[in-house]
Amino acid sequence: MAAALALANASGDFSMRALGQRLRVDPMAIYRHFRDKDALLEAMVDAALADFEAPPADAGDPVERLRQMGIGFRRALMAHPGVALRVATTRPVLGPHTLALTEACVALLTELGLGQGEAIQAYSALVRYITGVAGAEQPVHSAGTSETDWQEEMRSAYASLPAGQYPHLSRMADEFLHRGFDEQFEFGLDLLLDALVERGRRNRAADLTPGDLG
Amino acid sequence: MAAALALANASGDFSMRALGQRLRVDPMAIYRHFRDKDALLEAMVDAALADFEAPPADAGDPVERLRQMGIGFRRALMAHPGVALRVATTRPVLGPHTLALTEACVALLTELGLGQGEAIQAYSALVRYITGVAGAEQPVHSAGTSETDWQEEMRSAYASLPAGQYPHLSRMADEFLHRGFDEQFEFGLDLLLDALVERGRRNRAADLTPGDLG
DNA sequence: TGGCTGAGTCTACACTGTAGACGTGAGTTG
DNA sequence: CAACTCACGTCTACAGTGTAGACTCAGCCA
Repeated sequence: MAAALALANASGDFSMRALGQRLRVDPMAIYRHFRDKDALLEAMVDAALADFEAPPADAGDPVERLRQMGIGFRRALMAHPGVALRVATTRPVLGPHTLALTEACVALLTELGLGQGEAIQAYSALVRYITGVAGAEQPVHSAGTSETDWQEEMRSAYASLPAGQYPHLSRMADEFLHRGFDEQFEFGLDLLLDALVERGRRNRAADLTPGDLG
Repeated sequence: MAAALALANASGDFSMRALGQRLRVDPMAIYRHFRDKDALLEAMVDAALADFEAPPADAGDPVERLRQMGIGFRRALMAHPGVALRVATTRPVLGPHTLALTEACVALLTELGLGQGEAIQAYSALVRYITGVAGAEQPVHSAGTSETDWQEEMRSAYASLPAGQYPHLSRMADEFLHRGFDEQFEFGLDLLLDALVERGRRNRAADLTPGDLG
């Protein structure tokens, strides 16, 4: 069932009637299995996250593994745009796959030297960033426009600004020509990871020299 | 006009018919002034960003000013949930206020020592993070549930997990008790800013000792 | 046999954004 | 003054959404 849902979703937008047609079934039949459309979507999101779930087993340092998880998480979201995203952005999903992924991520963060509280806040920050990025990309993809088309569109939009008024933004146009979504995304992801590594490093240093500071 | 729109929006959800009723006018009349609902929303977002536009004039270091801009941006988005957010998340807004804000932000980032390309990518990362956060908070607020209610709800949800299977997540429950949305948000914002400061610092150091490394 | 249950169906409702035709009053021009 | 223009507002209608409520029908167990 969930498999058919994921398929139905992969192509375009998603409505109960459309799904019903896909399954050769009356739309209302779905309500026997899911209370809401929301409940259905939530189940779909968790199913979508089942795809990678286990990042690289135990090769690579924690930072690299976190990077891979972030990249995989974004990819999973974008593989089912307009479904995964709407839900993942909207509220915490409590399905088994999502929880396992979260647990693994928080564990890696504590490996960096972060405390319980920090690790959880860091996890939240990473998720917010990733969903923010995915939310920005989603309409581009689901509108059918290719990435390069969109880049060109943005380039000309920014290039046509009054250059005197917006000196930086006018030069921004160039950036759209040679930065892809992936590169953009990983730039921000690395920013966050860099800061987390630094914070963990400082925590460890403070632990080794346990002089009270205040 | 835009003022009436912002008012209509501040209370709950937003539809053409509702706005028409608010303005004692036929819904279709609005289409004389705005091509689309999208066009209307875009204008509203830009109007919403007119509120603070100028962060602290020129007091404080660039980092602190960036922090203030980030906080103000989030506040502006959350002041009009479900309108500002949907649009700001969805595509770049090219209204005058938005552009001015972006320009100022990129300028501050170059002050940190970032190059053109870096500053723009950094700006993008900040916006993605902020919209990600706002997107997560919006449904909580617009569902009428208070922040503390939501915290309690999340706390009990995470507390009822099998503790053996998710050791970190079970302890996560406690976090929801004493971390507010604001604190959460600023934690991630500071992460990003820390990393950007560090990157700028390194750039400057490299400029002062211009020995080729590769 | 009779009744219960769980899945699938049908119809209907309230809601959305918006296309297209129509009315209407003020401003400009002959 | 008459006529024309044109922005503004109205009305109706359409295709789409999620979903409540009643109905049908197969299978199972007493």
